[in-house]
Amino acid sequence: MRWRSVGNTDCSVARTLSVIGERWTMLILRECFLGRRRFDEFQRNTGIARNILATRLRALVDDGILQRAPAEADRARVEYRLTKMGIDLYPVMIAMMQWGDAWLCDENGPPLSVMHRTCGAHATPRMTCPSCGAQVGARDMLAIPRHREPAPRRAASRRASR
Amino acid sequence: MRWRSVGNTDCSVARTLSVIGERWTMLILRECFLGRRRFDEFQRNTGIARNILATRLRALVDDGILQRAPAEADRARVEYRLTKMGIDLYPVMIAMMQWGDAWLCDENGPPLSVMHRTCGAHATPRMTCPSCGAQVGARDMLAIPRHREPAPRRAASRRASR
DNA sequence: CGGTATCCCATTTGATACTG
DNA sequence: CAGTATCAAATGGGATACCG
Repeated sequence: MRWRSVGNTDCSVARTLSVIGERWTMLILRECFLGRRRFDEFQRNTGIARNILATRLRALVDDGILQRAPAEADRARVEYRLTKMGIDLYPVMIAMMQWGDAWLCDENGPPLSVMHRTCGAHATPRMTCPSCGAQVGARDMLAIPRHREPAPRRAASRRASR
Repeated sequence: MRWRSVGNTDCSVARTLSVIGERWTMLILRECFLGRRRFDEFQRNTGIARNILATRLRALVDDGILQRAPAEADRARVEYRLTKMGIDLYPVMIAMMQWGDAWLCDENGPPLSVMHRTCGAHATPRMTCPSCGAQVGARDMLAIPRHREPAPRRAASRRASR
């Protein structure tokens, strides 16, 4: 199977990867979550080549994750801002950060910590069950495939590849 | 900057990506979380080329995410099983799944749902503040960089690149 | 500042065939 | 079953220069 077609498979992980799975994409989004909005900030802070950055930004805008607009402060400048769809990627980001903090840190410890503004707690969010509130891990959850939809007469149409 | 060196930057997201950021890696791990353990299962269910799969599996074992061992049932067979380090990637996986469910589904809805074994709830986990229990999003959290460690006399040693 | 245009090299990929 | 071996093709870097 070609990588191009994984975005069309019936799996949300695969589809997500087809959008944010490219090499530098999550690092650009890291910058966005840290409040950066401009081309040159992205370039300097990530170290990505300018042409690649341009390509990625275009893709992120096309996919609805970033919005490109002139800055209010200085209309001559351009800003990239997270859309709702982009902001919703925060759990992915923070989960990656936590895993790196837990397993890949050097002796200096985590490079970044987070604080919950509304309660003041200095602690990283966790995955919890919305019903009982317990923290959950892989072993606590059971995956249940969607039951087969009524088979159509012919092959179902598929989204075009990105 | 070369991609190879992002694993050495002082950012847990970047380091995590240097380990699980390669194209097919998370899809292999998806299979692991679904209980698959064998080379051919991985190959069939992901559609990855066999040689690439072999390379990825070797990297995952080297990185401590999977463990390779003969199957207990049939010692002639080989099994790949998640280590603790691998199991800890569940939040990353589930966060990706949820985002795909929310933003990339077709009319059939999410391909997979999950159930919390211990309380029976059919609901996907969320990111919550461990202190106050509220669900958190990007806007609720403030990022705080680690204060600079006492500068060493010479450049600090860095992990070797993968 | 926010990009394009070019050019070239390195890496990844994927198909296929083969093996113990 | 669980891989290797090979090899061609595609893609993705990355450096550099240029532009409005």
